This record gives sequence, C-alpha cells and structure tokens, in this order.
Amino acid sequence: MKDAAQFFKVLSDQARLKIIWLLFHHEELCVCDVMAALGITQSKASRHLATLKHAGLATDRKDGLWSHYALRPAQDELAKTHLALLRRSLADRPDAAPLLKTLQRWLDGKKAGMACAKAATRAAKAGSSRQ
Amino acid sequence: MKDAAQFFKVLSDQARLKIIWLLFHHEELCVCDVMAALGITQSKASRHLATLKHAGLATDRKDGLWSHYALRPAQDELAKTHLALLRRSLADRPDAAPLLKTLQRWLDGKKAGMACAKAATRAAKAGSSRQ
DNA sequence: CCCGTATATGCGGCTATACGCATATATGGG
DNA sequence: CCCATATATGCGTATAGCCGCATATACGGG
Repeated sequence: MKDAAQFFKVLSDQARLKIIWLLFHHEELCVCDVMAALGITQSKASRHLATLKHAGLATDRKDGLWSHYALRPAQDELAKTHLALLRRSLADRPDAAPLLKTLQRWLDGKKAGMACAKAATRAAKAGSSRQ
Repeated sequence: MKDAAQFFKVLSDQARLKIIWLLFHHEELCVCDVMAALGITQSKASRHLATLKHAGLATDRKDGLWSHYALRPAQDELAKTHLALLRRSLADRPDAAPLLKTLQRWLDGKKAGMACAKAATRAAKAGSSRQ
C-alpha cells in the first residue's frame, strides 16, 4: 500500500498537476516552458519535473542545453486508466484552459528567438504578479 | 487545481488507503475496528477517519458510544469512476488481502462480547509488534 | 579558453502534517 | 450520581515537503 500512497503524494501538489495537465497536451516541454506557463521559478520547475520523472510519470530527453520532459506512456492497463481519468478530472478545473492558453502564448513568442530561461523568468514574474 | 491536489493529498497516506480499502468491503466500521485491523493507536484511527470524513470520502453515524464510519457514495459519474479505479488498484497490493483477514478475525472475536477499544488496543499492539 | 545560457542541486528556512500522550467529551449501566 | 467505555481533540514534538537563493554543472558559440 505504501507505494500507492507514495504515488498519490506525487499528485498532491498543484504545480505538478498543472505540469501533468500541460504534458497531456504537448508531446514535450522544456523547463523554461513550465516556468513561463505556471509563473514559477526555475528551481521550482526543475524540481517538480524531477519529482515526476523519479515517480515514473515523466521521462526526460537531453538535447544540448535543453531538457525535454514528456509523459511516460502507461505501463499497464491500470496505469492507462489512471492517466485517462486524471486527464478527464483535470479538464473540469476552471484554471485548466487558461493554463494551456498561457503556455501557447509563451510557445508562440519563443519562436521569435531570444533567450529562453531569461524570458521565462520575466514571464513567470509577470504571470505571478498578475495573479 | 488546488482542490484536486488536496484530494490526492488525502489519498497519500498509507493508513487512510487501508481504511478506505476496508470500507470497500464492509458497510460500516467503528474506530476500534480500524485500530485492531491496522494495528494503530486509537487517536491515529480517529484522526484519519475524521480526515476522510472532512474530505467528503466518508460519513459517520453515531450510535450510542460508537461512531460508525462508511464510504460516502460517489456524487457524480467521475467520482464513481475514481472510487472504482481506486478499489481495483488497491486490490492488487500484496497487503490488501491480509488486511481484510486481520479485520475479519477481529470482527469474529468481537461478537464474543467484552470491551471493544481495550481489546483493540491489545490487538493493535500485538499486530504492530508482529510486523 | 572564456562566456553566456539552460538546467540541476546543496542549503537553510518555513510550513504542513503525522504522531503519541494525555485529557476532554459523551453515553450507557449500575 | 459515579464509573467504565468509546471517541474526539489539545498540545508538544518529530518529520517531511516546498520554496527561494545561490551555486554547481553541462553545453554551445566565439
């Protein structure tokens, strides 16, 4: 039972749920994407992603300077059901859609070039103060 | 999202998962049943049950000295799915069956009369030391 | 090589949570 | 009434988790 409790503990954090929600809709995200979308600091984003990875919920792929995180495909039938249900549940939350929108805005701006983490820090600060 | 995280936090405790598991199989349980089955102290059992009640996962019914706790029936379709999935997931755990057995032994002995909480305390101590 | 950038992580502080112990509360029986 | 019993809870403590800050690490470009 202990590992089941541990699993739910990973899901018991708002930031991690938001990250999972974003990963449901985007194949891969790098740390600065998460920073910008959630309006959080770099260390916070990195740590939560590491937690998800450590829990077996996410995978990371190193590409030069960037770490790209993705949802780990479900191992068995039960895990698949869990993920699907989680996705359905999160979709009902009022902040789910705005979160996706914020991320999309950030991703669009990212194409225009310029530094990533620096801009993400600015975006994160603006986002958190706006809230 | 915050309430979703809060919900998972309630599930992120081994003792609470065990209680839920037991409640899946028994309409009602009183505090001393939980004490004896899990091998925990009275205050711990009472608090976890209170937590489950506060989270809307359980209900309590007072009957004289006893408080009988039961799973609260799911409100909507989504909650029903959650509970069903949780039940399926817990069933796979290796300690799920022994837990039910321990509870059953306790319930059988209870019929034979005698004080409840006192005996449950003894059973709890014996159970935890055996482990 | 040196620098800038993206990410990871050690550290200290803060807060939330879990626990045991003792005690309060409530109820039923003599 | 008084007492035994079942449960709830206040309190102090221990522990775990989250966070920001600063720094380490890793990589690419000039």
